[in-house]
Amino acid sequence: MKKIKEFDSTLFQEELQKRISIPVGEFEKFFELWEFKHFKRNEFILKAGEIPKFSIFVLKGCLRQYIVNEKGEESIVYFAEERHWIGDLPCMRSKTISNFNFQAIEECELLTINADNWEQAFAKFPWWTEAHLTGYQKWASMLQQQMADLHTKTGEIRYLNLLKAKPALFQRVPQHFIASYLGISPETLSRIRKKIFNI
Amino acid sequence: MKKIKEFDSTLFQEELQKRISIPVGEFEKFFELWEFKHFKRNEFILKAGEIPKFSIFVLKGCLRQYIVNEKGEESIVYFAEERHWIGDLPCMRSKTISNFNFQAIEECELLTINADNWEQAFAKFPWWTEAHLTGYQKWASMLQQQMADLHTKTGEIRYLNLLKAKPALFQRVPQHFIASYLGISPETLSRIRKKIFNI
DNA sequence: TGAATTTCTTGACTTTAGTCAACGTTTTGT
DNA sequence: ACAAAACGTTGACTAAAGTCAAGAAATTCA
Repeated sequence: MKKIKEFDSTLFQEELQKRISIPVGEFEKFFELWEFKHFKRNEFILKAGEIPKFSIFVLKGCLRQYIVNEKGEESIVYFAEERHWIGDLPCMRSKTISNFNFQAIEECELLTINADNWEQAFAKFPWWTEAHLTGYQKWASMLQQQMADLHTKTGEIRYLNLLKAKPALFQRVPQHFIASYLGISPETLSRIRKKIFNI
Repeated sequence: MKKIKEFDSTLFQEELQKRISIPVGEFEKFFELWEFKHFKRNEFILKAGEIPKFSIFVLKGCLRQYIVNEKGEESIVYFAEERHWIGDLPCMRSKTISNFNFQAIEECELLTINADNWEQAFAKFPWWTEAHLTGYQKWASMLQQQMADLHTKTGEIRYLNLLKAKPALFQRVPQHFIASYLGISPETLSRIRKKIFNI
């Protein structure tokens, strides 16, 4: 993990402006709260059992958030590609141990914000709070929808839906990660693909 | 659905104070943004396909949030008992059609806030925004955990976990609602219970 | 580049859960 | 209080998905 000072902050600013309009001159001050970090493929960014030190915006690369249960089985709950936000805010803010692992699937360039700076951003920039709140509201709704899909749709349907929704993901992450995210075994996903594409 | 003017706002204030401290005198102003509503058993509070007119705090009773898929299958994604918040904020705020149904399982006494008042509360009371944001952050994490449970745990384990986490719920909602919430068929839940309790 | 590692596929079998139908029990509203 | 409706249980069967094991294919990185 190495730090670099110079890089292009346009992507970051653009992504924020998509959600909210930032008063002139405020982005620079806001941006100072963030730190650039670089991770290698397979490197752990945050580990379960530790207090998350920062929260993340993905500039480049792809990472996975997953949980390991008592039996040692992994379950991926989120993929963060470019322009995505990821982290365990409740645990970072309350300084408690997270249950989630965050690992780089590819080489990653990240912007990170630590707990103190997060609280500062929250206190100083109302537009940030607003964007954040709106984002979380939408996300929670999406997660509920996803839960209902797990209840009522077969693995095959969920696979086809994900393929439609995030085709690029399938080009960059191993198939067994997709299986884990869909909540099916790698073998089952292999058979689903055979059934769909072979005949 | 009838309106009543007088009722005890203590429960509401208490629940807020649990999360955040409210500056003296502000609760009353905040409270004016809310409206009391009464619903009968089985009454629909908000329906899928409509724009949600308000968001809810439950004073008394219990309601369910569920989604119906293309095949007409229902899937319950949330139960709101006393002191719980429920609604489809993204759709209410953006005035778009919600996919969720909200129905009273019992006689319900609710506090509701409409879209305009919600935005006002958000603009005028920073403590409200803060409580809200923190609440959503935790909730999203919980939903992710729940998704992982759906991936890796059997129906039986999920049933036992829910029984432990929310024992009171089993005393007030029909068993097939519990099944729907757990993502299993009513028959399967019946068999799980037989297996656990009979032998 | 090529050995080591990881990933994917396939077969055989098991487990878990769903479906359909029938029937008994409980709850509800009038 | 009672008829109607909703709910829960059970059996027999089916479907979906998991597990284990072996081997083929692809990828990685030294």
